[in-house]
Amino acid sequence: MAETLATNRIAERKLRDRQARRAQILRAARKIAELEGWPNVTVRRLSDEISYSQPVLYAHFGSREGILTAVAVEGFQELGLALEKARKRSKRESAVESVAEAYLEFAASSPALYEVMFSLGLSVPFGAPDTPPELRFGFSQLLELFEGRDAKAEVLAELFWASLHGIAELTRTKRFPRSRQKERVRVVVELFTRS
Amino acid sequence: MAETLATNRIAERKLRDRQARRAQILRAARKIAELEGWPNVTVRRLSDEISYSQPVLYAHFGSREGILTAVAVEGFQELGLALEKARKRSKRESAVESVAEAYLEFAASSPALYEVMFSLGLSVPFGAPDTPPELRFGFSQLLELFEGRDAKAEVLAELFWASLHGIAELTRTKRFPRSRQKERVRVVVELFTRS
DNA sequence: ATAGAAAATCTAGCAACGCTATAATGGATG
DNA sequence: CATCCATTATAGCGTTGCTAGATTTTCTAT
Repeated sequence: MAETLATNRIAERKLRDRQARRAQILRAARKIAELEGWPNVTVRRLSDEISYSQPVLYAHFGSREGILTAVAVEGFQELGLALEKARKRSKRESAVESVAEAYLEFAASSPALYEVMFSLGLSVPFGAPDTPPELRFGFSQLLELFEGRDAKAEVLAELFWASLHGIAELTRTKRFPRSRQKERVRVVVELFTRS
Repeated sequence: MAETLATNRIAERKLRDRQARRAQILRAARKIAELEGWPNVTVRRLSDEISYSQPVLYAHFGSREGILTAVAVEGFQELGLALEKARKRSKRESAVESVAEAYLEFAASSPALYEVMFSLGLSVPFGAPDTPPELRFGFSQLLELFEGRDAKAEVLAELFWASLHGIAELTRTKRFPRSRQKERVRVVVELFTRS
């Protein structure tokens, strides 16, 4: 029983292995989704990809939906960071434009990731008390853009988000031609800076 | 061979039967989707619902996706009509508001229908030359709101659509609380009328 | 009216899916 | 080294979208 030292080492190594494999699974899922679409991200396919049997995946995530949800959370994290970077790098008056560009760039460069965050059926509500902090973080970046500048900053941030999401989604699903994208950004920025 | 008369009657009846059954299938699909979600709209379930075997559905629509696409087209038709009605019933200066309300009302009252139109993976592009007229019709209603009032009416209409779609989608997927919806409409209308 | 052609419909089954009970295997502990 | 316990694999269940082939029904033509 005096070997709590070695025992800890072993436990740590096991934990690292677990996390490494978890990351491996998520990486494989994202790669397949981005290249071949989410329907091709099957549990069997993933278990092939990581050279483990299917039950291992269920030990990690409980269900296929659990895997997609984990990827979505990663996505929200990354989106939040991208928006934060864009906002902090720019001057006060051009912040809205920078953030808009960063948002649409994110959605355009990782369409499958964006899809799993918003378009697939999984339930990742925001208002609930158990909302992961990664999700709040992204929206807080939008909120800060209007904080103080207007009485109804929250509604403005929501609408700004809705506009960007609408553009991203209608572009991703081929409803908007990609050609006029720059002009769309210009006008939406105009709308949200003149208020 | 002189009976082209009776032959025509028979052909007509068969056509009517076909269309009636087609409508029956779509009605069943929409009902199940609205009550239990699209994953529960299986081909077997539908074949049960209309008391025909599965291959009959494939004779009509070719695939499950074909059924969903047909429902989506119905949805675009109905959305277009709703927007047209809203626009024509209102005065010039309140048209934007009426259309915005009609759009969000449509999305909120038939969430599954709205979902299949926009959120599910099916490919119903707009720009393509084979785009069904039902799809163009809906957007033309939005376009007319800004026609003539601004040089870049098309971009404005696209952004108005994107904003409404973003609100509808973020509300449907529980990202927005339904409580502030009225205020959102007020502000979005403000944004798009002051330009 | 009835036999034969054609159209419509059903039965039965395949491959692939998400998921899980159970068996086999491996590493840590005394 | 023996024994446990955690980890991993095998194998299978029920359901899915879809389809080939058998079967029945409907129309046509004598």
